[in-house]
Amino acid sequence: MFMNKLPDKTVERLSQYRRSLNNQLAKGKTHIFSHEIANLLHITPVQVRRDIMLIGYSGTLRKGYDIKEMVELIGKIIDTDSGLKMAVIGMGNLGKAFIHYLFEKRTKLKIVAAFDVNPDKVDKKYADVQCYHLDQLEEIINNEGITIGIITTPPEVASPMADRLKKAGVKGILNFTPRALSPREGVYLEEYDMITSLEKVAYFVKQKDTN
Amino acid sequence: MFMNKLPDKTVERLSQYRRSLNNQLAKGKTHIFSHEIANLLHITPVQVRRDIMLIGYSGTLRKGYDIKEMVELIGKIIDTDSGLKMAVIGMGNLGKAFIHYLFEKRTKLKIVAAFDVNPDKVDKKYADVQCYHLDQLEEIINNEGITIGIITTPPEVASPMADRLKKAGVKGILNFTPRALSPREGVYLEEYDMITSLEKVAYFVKQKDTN
DNA sequence: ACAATGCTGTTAAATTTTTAACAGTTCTAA
DNA sequence: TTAGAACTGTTAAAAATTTAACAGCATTGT
Repeated sequence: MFMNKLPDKTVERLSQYRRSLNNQLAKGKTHIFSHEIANLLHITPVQVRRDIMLIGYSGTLRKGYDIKEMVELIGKIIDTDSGLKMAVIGMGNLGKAFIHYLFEKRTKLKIVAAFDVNPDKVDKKYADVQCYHLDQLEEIINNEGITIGIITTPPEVASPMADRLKKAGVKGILNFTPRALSPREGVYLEEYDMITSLEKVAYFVKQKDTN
Repeated sequence: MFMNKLPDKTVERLSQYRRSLNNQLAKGKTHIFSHEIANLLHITPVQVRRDIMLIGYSGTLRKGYDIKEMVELIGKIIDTDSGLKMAVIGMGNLGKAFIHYLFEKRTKLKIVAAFDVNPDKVDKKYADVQCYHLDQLEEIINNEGITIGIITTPPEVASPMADRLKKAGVKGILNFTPRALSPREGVYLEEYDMITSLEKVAYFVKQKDTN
């Protein structure tokens, strides 16, 4: 793709645009205006138009944007042609939640394996995803060509897991553990901690109270 | 608190600082340098110092920051004195994961109720949190003085839940559903969609490939 | 046919957030 | 007791992101 690097924030929003657009498609809509998209995500129409400009798409004046075309274009930018394979490490509640979340939704980003050490979970299937014993991590990542690892283990083992993932050849890690990982050369690392979101809400709720 | 509004991003980081600092405390450390904190969260030392400045704290030169003092100060800013009560709506995997995540961790932010419609779940306890039938939502929110609602239901019902929460008097909503909610007057709304994080990773992994 | 309307695409301005620069203070060590 | 190193606190500059402003063009209505 000829695309020069998009701003981080735009990339984040593209993913949200697509999901909302798909929802609209499902409702039978074929075209959509920037202000409609904006309402769906509660951001401003300008921001929507600007993002769309940056990815090089154009709407039809007076008709808005062709939803299907736009979804496809976003796909070209966000997905790889071949699709990326992913593995979830740790099949606790969060790991399961994640797998169900994605189930039936994404065509391109595909979870192809889950790992755990609990014998009750190993060899079971969760929403079509096979759970393997952690010992097989390297083997399966190699065989399947998995490039993204999602860590949903207890925090204590997050760091060793990241090491193993890196060694096994993974190129991106998404860490859901509350313990921040140090970045590893050549591996894109994204972290998310639910508590951060929560405390943010709490702060603003408190703020509102005292003002 | 005399505090003027802190930047959004700083508030987010405060919560992360605290968690890391608590980890260090647990290891027996009493003081810490800005660059150490920075390493833990992989951000820059300058940013750490700046945030600390903004909350009006000072470290001792050459010794760094007193971890305990700092944790307490962050608490004063982030927590309310009385503590905030929260409820989780929807006890699927994600709801459960969330409750366990918080279990034993936070003193101030406390989940005091969970809601679901599934009779197998109603009246059970999850990590010390009582699960009620959804019908009792308004009643319990009022009785308990719950001010924050965390939505982990299927996406279709997220919006009606937000309405009910608002009507019941909740002041902040954290939505984990992939369907974005429209903002409601007087209620702080924070959204998080796991897929966004995932697609961001995917994008940058792909990017790295082609460069 | 022509003015008004409604929306897009884009450039420019404003705001927010991050990074840099550096002066100042405590400690160390010759 | 003085030079140097190690950090902090803060102001200033840079970069990233959001918002505003507006020109331009289909479509609608008169």
